[in-house]
Amino acid sequence: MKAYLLQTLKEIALLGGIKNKVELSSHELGKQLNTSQQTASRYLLELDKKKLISREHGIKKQLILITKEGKNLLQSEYTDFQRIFDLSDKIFFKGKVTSGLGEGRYYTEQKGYTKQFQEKLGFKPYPGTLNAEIEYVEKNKLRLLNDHRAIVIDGFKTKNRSFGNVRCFKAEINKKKGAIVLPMRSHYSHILEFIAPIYLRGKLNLKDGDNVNIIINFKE
Amino acid sequence: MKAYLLQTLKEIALLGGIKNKVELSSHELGKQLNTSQQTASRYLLELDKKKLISREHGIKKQLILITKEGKNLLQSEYTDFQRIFDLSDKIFFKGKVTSGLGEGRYYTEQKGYTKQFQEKLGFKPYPGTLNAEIEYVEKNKLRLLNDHRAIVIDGFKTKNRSFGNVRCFKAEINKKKGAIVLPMRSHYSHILEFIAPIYLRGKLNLKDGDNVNIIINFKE
DNA sequence: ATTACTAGTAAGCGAGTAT
DNA sequence: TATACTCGCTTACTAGTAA
Repeated sequence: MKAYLLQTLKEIALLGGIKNKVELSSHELGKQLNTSQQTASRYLLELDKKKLISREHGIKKQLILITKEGKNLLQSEYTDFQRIFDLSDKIFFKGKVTSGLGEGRYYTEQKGYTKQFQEKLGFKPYPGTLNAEIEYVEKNKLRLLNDHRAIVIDGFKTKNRSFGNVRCFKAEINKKKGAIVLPMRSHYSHILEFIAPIYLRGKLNLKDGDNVNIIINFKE
Repeated sequence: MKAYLLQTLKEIALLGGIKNKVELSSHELGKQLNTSQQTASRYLLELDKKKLISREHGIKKQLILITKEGKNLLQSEYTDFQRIFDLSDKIFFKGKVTSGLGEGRYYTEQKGYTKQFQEKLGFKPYPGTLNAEIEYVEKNKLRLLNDHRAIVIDGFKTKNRSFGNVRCFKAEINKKKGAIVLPMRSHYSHILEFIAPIYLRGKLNLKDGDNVNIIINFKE
């Protein structure tokens, strides 16, 4: 969507164009947008063509109403701003299911971990992790995790080797509850490891390459 | 503000750029915005020049942080969307103080009205109305009043003449509480009449032509 | 890898104006 | 009064490429 069309649509919405027909000449709209009558007229034509507004031409001016699609577009823009300012107790990721090295299973079956998962997260993880590769740019969002208190799973030692501390954040993957697991000290990876009480690949019918939505939730 | 710069700024904010430095190449940004690396680079230059972001150039990529001004810009955009969707129990107007015909005083001193103002609005209006001329386009917002229940002041008759019903909405003018008064059946005018328990022109130091902010509040 | 310059092309703009 | 077309001008875009 062209940025200036969105801006125009927002301006109409501010005048009440979602609920009511707005009486607005192209000249007036131009004034609101700091542009000319001709440009405003063109914007209206474009919005109309894209079915984001509907118009009735009165004798003078025109009656403009924002369509369902137009409203949806504004709503999704609004959601973006909510994510920026209000929903900072949540972080959203898009990812693609990927197969790890199969190590997840080994770790999640260690009693030293599972006991703590049960205590601190409230569920016994299904063996193995579901790995999701997030887009490279979205790695930036991981830095936001530093502002929030993680659920810390303590490391432990067995006869053979030692296991390090692990940080968890409660999260959802395609609406199914679970948690993100991150090694304690290490740089952020572009692979997120997800644990859950259920077999996610089965329940969500996922295979490698499928898109998933992950929401990390700090409030719960 | 150019619409595409705002869009770019929002994208950076979604990656956490308000709180953290975001590691973002112009190529990646271009991908996010569905445009080329060159255009994204230019956007970043423009945002930098306008001091909406600050940048550090690493060896690769760059670290981008949204400045205070950048955040303010996004915040005011967010406010617009809140007004569209969430604060639909409020309507905002900009207006200019104007002198009416002096009739306001005559009406507000009628006992048939004042008694009801006291009962239904909770205050005895200072004699006279403060009139504000709203911009022509903002008249559209008045149509939103139809969706809300007005406080109705009943008309009455005296020996000499009869007075019609009046609709009121609780409102604020430059943060001072009062109410907007509208004749019951008539087309919307571009003049809003405001009553309050205090002498507004005095208390707010207003004279003709001064800008005022009026907020009609349906919830209170 | 990057960023960002140059230059040629495409899109956007608004004065003038027809309707 | 309106809307919206044409057309010359400006801004914005991206391929190529230097650093």
